[in-house]
Amino acid sequence: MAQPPLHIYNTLTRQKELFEPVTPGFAGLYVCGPTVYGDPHLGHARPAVTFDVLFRLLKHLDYRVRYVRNITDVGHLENDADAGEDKIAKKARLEQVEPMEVADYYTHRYHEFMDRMGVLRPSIEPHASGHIIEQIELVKRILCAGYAYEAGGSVYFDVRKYAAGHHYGTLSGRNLDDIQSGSRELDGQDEKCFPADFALWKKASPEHIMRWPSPWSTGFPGWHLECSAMSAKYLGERFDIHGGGMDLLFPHHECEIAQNTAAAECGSPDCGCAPAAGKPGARYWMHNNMITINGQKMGKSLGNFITLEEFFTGGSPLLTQAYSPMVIRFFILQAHYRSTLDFSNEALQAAEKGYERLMKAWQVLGKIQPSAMSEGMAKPTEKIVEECLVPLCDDMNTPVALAELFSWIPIINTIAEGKAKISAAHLDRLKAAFDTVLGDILGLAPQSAAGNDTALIDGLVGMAVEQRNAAKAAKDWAASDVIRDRLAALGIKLKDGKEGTSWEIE
RNA sequence: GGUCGGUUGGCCGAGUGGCUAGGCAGAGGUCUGCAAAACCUCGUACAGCAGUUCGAAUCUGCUACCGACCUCCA
Repeated sequence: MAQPPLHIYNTLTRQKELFEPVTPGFAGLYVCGPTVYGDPHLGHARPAVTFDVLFRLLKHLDYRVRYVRNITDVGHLENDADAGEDKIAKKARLEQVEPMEVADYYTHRYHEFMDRMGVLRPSIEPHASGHIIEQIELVKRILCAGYAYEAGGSVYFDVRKYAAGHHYGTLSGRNLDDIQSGSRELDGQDEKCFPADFALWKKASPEHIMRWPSPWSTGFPGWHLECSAMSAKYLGERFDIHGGGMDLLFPHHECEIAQNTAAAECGSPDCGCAPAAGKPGARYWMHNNMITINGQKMGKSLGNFITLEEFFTGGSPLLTQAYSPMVIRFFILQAHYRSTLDFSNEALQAAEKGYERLMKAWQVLGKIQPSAMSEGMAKPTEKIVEECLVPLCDDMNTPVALAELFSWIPIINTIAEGKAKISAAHLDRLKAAFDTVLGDILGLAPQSAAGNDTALIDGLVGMAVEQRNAAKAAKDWAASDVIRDRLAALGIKLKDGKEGTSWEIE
């Protein structure tokens, strides 16, 4: 089957564009990962799930994908002032542990929760602290190209110099005047020539525990530098897609573009680096929107975030119940990634019901037996994958793909009840579509409810059902209802159908 | 203040210049001892005002409200 062409919305051009990779057949994807100084929350889940679907979709479209998602374990400051403390170092100081202990602990936590939500591990997951040499080299090149200056052991990017020949603000749609008028006057910026200049290298203060030697001082790299350095190292100076949250658009991604462009102009034989050919950096920039709570962004700084652990255990005053990891994933996928998604218990509960109905139909589908006689289908199964793939290839419209799958549920259930028939060919296509779209691309899976004691449970419940059927045959409704109620109390729901009684674990 | 985006039925949430999104909740029905599940049917919503058009919720303008970024944030 011919795959529909992939179009994605490019923040750089503010329009949907046909995806054309730098190297045909290959796709390079870089996504800003977490700063590992706190437990992952719902906000972290959105880009992880969004770009996980992109990763899966690209693979389904037969690209060889290299997906790089970094771990920020150094350089991310509390604020832009010189007094700003490194997030990791601060946490380490407060908890009196090694910075690397903090980083490792929260990296593991991040992995644990993302795994549970069906987020595939990226191809490469580089740490900022493991690429200090690359970052120092990048600073050298930017200095060499004349777009940075040293002050007091720190190195700053010269925004005005850069803006004279380039559009600083090309991604965020700003110009230097906007940035200038909006930028705050912060204390301790004496070293900077211009308020909008940003740090490439910071000299470490005596109490700063994370530090590396450099030509300028013993210090640490600026936050924006890591993504430039690591994306270039693993994907090349020119690569396909750069993703991240919308809140990183400015300044983080804008600075990345400036750094890449500036470094590419360094052609001085003195430093030995060759000028880059063509425009550096990502060709397509993709940004997921924020998750909101009561209409406001859910974020660390606002203190209104709910951690994923709280979601999975129900342990938050904002939650009326626990939600399984797959329900969270489904909740995210039910909205388009560029829309804000508003959190509420009502919305989560609706998502949970919908998710369960979809999963149940998927499981029922696996048990359906084909009929020898071929009857006409209410909908053509020949097109089902295409019907899902077309919206997915149109800037990853996951809600429409899900709607398409939902439209098959009544058909599946009708067949399962024996009220309609399906030929082997139709059934195979239907199963394949659910497996491919729902499983492989959207990454949803039934939440394993029962453990390994299914045979035992089957036997016990079967026995109870037999007893109840005997009571029913004797029209002893009181007895039959007692059995049903007792089972219900254990979380086992009985359903009387035409072909006898079936049951399921809630 | 600057830049950008949003306002869709009870809730969440897609989308398009004219043709049913979907989910959840709700109503009626089929089935059933009852119930649940399942299936069938039902809501004609697109902030307000004006304009373009044969026709706009979809395009344009204005107004109102909300939000994001401009400082760390996914």
